[in-house]
Amino acid sequence: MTAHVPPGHVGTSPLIRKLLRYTSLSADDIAALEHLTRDRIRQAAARTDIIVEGDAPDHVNLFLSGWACRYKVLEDGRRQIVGLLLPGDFCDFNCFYLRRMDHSVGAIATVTYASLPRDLFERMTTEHPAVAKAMWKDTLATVATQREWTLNLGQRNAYERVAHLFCELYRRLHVVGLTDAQGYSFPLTQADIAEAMGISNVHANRTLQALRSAGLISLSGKSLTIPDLAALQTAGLFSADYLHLDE
Amino acid sequence: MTAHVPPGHVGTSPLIRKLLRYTSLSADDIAALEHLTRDRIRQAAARTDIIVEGDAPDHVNLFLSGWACRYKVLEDGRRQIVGLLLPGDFCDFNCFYLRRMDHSVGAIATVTYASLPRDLFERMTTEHPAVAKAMWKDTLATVATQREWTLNLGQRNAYERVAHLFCELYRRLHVVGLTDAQGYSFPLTQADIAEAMGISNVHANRTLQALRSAGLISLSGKSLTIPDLAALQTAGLFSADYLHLDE
DNA sequence: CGGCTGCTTGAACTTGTTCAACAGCGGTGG
DNA sequence: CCACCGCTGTTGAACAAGTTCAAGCAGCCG
Repeated sequence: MTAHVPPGHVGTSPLIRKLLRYTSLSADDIAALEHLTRDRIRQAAARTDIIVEGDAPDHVNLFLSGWACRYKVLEDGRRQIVGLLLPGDFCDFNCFYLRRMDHSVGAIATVTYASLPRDLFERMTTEHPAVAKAMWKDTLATVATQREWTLNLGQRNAYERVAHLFCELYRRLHVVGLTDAQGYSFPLTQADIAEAMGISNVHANRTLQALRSAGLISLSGKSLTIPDLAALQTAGLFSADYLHLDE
Repeated sequence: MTAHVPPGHVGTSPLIRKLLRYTSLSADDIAALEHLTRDRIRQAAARTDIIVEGDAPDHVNLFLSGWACRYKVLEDGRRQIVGLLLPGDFCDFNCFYLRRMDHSVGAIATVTYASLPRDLFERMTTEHPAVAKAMWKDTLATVATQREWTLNLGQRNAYERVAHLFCELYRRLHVVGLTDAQGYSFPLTQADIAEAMGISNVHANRTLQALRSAGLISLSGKSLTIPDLAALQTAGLFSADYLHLDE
């Protein structure tokens, strides 16, 4: 019987930090995860694709640093970013249980990730059921986030949407220790925000200006500052429940 | 060793029909599923809630007949239908692995469903790994559908959105044998369509009129007719890949 | 220095919303 | 049997939100 690491423990990697919010893992589980990922690190340059729709990948990717996005493209070229991948996220089991990717994953900032072959990943999940359970919980939280994005695009206006996005990112980055008191590092361009929020570039620009002049954010260069998170949450009708971070 | 039922087999229940598209199940697996659901059938009247956001349910629900929807509500009352539940769908493991529901589920037409206690469900998944695998695949297909809805709301206009919805429903109903040559039974009101597509009632009405006068659908009473599915798919920029029905 | 990418602005335009009214229909109670 | 009610669908007209087009600016990197 190995000692269990309490949920509050600050793991070495963002992935472990996040999984510990869902289940307590034994030192053995954590060692296995660390060992598994250590030698399989890959890197993707900013603005390059990691997986493309239609691929049938035989690896599962765990994101360690940098930002990436899931996106889908319509035949006529319209693009939608359907989700953002932050350090500690992993490409869900799509790649694994379903045959073909129904969307693409692209790096936004330079990304490092661990790429695990199917068989190793499978062995890990059978040998370390606690890890498997934490990963399934994380997948379910991802579904919940996807539903919230559906709500965001369906009911909130542009101003509320962007405010909501910034709140969500704050919470998700906070879990993996990537926020500071003022805000966080923010590599998205305005065009990225537009594609994620289903609005035009021009309107994204004007929405950001509105948020700035309301004093809710300041965004310059690659750094986002949130002077009053509660106010931003109100503006975005944000409630963190759907992230299931308190399980 | 029990005989395996081939994927083409028409199961007795919509659930089994659908699961057989993901994995072949043994006669034993199917019997277990049927036995498990037989005595735990519940019914919900049209326009009543089955699960409410904030609940911590201790059952997993498998939908057997009728239509239901997942929906979320903003503080100021705006509602968004974030997904539709058809016969053969099941309330994903949200209820199971995550503590609290982050959305509600409501019946649209009268619904019958099997409600399985956690422990029985858990025993089934350990004793019948093929069933568990099929259910996980189905859950992943649900995530993919949720992403497609995000794309739908983010990039398609009202006309394309509604066309896309009708195509998706056709495919999903077809899998469980609930379509005929002309179309399918359609219990949604125009207000439901509006809430699912993120548009106003008035605009939903006008969009339906546009689809009708383009000859793409006829919708009267509770029955939807699609004279030319290919044309509707083109109008909705629909491709069925994301449903993962051919695995 | 030149060229690229990302950000900003104005103005015309399109899509979808809101408000308000009304029609049809089925059910219910007097 | 009729009157009435509530729900669903329909319509017109004013309005708001967001898009498109086009141009220009700032910063960065080779």
